[in-house]
Amino acid sequence: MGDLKIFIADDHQILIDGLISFFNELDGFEVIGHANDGAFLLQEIATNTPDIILLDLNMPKLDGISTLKTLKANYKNVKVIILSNYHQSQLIKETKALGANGYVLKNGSKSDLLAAIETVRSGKLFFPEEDVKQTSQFVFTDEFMKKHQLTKREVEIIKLICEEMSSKEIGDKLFISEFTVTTHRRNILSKVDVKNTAGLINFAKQNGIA
Amino acid sequence: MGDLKIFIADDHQILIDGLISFFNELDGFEVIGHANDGAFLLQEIATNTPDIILLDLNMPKLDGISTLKTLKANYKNVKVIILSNYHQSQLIKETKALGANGYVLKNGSKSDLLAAIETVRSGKLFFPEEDVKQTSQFVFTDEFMKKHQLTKREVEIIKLICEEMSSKEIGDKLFISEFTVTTHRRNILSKVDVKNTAGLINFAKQNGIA
DNA sequence: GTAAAAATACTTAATTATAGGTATATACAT
DNA sequence: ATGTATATACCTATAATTAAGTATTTTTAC
Repeated sequence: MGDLKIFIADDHQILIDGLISFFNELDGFEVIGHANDGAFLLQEIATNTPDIILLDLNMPKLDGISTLKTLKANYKNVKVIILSNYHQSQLIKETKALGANGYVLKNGSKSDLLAAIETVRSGKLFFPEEDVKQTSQFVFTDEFMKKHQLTKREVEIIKLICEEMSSKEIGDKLFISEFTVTTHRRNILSKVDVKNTAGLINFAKQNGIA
Repeated sequence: MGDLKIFIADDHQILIDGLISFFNELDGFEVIGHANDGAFLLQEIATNTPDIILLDLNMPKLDGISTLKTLKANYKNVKVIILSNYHQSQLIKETKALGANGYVLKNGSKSDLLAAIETVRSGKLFFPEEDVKQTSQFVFTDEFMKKHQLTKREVEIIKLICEEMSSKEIGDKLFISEFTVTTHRRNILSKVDVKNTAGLINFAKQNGIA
């Protein structure tokens, strides 16, 4: 039984080169090719089919999603692991629905990547948890609230701000005065130490609130 | 004479791991550390100073530009090579003006990177030619811009909004009137179909603009 | 039961963002 | 060269956010 044949598609050549070096250090893997866009990927694997494709979502010419569709339509036995920049539940759902076998964050570690490859090779799926639901979400929010001194109400309001709601709309939804919401917003900006709504949303995204 | 000491700062851990593997294959290089954000980078090199820093521009907490300023203010002998996603003449000019020693594209090859390192090590500067064609400037956003009908200027302004800047601040930075920025914002909200800044930032995050 | 924390609500004022209209110069492409 | 897209810039208004101060009620914790 030969090495596991890997194909890498990413628009960053340096990342590709790095991954090739990385796999060269290991036994059992062979990088049989690479591409900087989806179109070239499809062209290349027509003559030499890999076992696993590491597929970036942001590529020129033919983006990752479109490429994934074509791959899954024409290559039933090829496993595809998405290489993504973001932990975006919508993207995770979408790629999973389209038949991707795994989803790895670029800001994860190489051991994450290897874990994903081993999991996928064995026929299972490797995806990040979608929501980190109920209990664990609360635990997480709990620690994070302590760290930033935020209250439950404040976190609740942050979430609604992230949903494009104005202070008035939030007040209506929570059955409180818009003035109260304004007060909360002021306290939130101060605690989180950002200048405006834009900064607040960045903060929320970074901390997985929204 | 020992190995050339390299420090890598990039928010994509997988890219870092790849580069480490890459340098391990070669003689004469030692990766003495790495960081996923500018703040951690500064903290790390305080005790163990590298010869060359490979610095990504898109990092959380402390972005590349800010980090570069601090580096050049406090570490006169450390060479800095920018790792950038884009061949953007404005960024090239800006980083050069701030004292960066080199500028390498992530979608370049590893030989580009090595050439940059050798050039910079010898005390010279390594920057791409400035006369970039407009077409290749925003490779990654190309598809996406078409999809959402956004112009280059609009994408630029979206990024700055994501950095907590007000219309007035953006105008000052881009040397245009704040009224012009306001006009762009209006067109952006309309094209992207969101109600306010919060929605815009969600959109930007989803599409990897910021 | 009491003290502390959180949530509530209002005021005044200043700043910023959004909505809509309009107009001109420049760059781009056929 | 000529139309189209883009970037520029201003106006009037309204809506929303932010800043700062204050005060009451409710909840929580000890």
